[in-house]
Amino acid sequence: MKRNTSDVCEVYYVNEKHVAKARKALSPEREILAVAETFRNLGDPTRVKILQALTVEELCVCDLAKLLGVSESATSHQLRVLRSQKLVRFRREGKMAYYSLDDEHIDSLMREVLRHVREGVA
Amino acid sequence: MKRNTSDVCEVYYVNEKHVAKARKALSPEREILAVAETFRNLGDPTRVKILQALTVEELCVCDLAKLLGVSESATSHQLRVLRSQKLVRFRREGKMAYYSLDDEHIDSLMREVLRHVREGVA
DNA sequence: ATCAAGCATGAACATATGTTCAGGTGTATT
DNA sequence: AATACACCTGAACATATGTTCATGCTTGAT
Repeated sequence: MKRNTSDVCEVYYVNEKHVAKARKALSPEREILAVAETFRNLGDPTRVKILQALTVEELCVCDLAKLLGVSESATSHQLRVLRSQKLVRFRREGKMAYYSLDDEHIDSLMREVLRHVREGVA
Repeated sequence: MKRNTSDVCEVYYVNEKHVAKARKALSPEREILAVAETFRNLGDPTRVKILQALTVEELCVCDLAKLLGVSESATSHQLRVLRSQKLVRFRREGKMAYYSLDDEHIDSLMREVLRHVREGVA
């Protein structure tokens, strides 16, 4: 049957002090959005592979496409996503575009999440 | 007009040594998928807020819904996603369910990505 | 200038994602 | 036992996402 419109538990059960305390820990909305978007961009197997590969050395779109086993077009689209969040940068050399990781945080994130994932298996 | 079927650049331009070297850096496929899925689960503003809030202290669904300004149902669905990747865990106490971060990696990930995001602004 | 190679992009499509809605579970209180 | 509350879940819906296809763009060679 239909419930209360708000469907949120009554006020006397919400611990206002806890809520207030937790609210202070929240980053401003624009930071939250940026964080979420960054994680979202990291949340695709193809892009994870790209970043892992670039951990070793810079690579051109051509090499990446070959490595990933997908088309250059798909690779280029993914690189665009990664560029949009400044996860990778690139330099042009003649007709080629060489991509590399943008900063050292990316490497740290990948290592940390790998630890989490490996613990989960154990 | 229509191009080559494969649309992948010719072999003589792919640097096979670089590709081989980069390939070695890649985690096994199942780890790649787990990493991507973990990041994907972190890639939503509501879930980011939940995790930031739980950094401070454990909270019940009720408190979280109030904090986020969304319905309990939506909150519960999001918590389910976070549980599926072992990002949060919970304990029952009577009718309430108290959620907290599952391990310390989550905290590290949030801090690291915040550094990345803040650099981007500068 | 013309052509080809490497890369980038726009549109379209199938699939995935997050929310709402309606209802279902389990526990405490009466 | 009956009710109320806190939380959970399945289905449906609108929107977002990633790939493919076709085509532009830019550079280097002829």
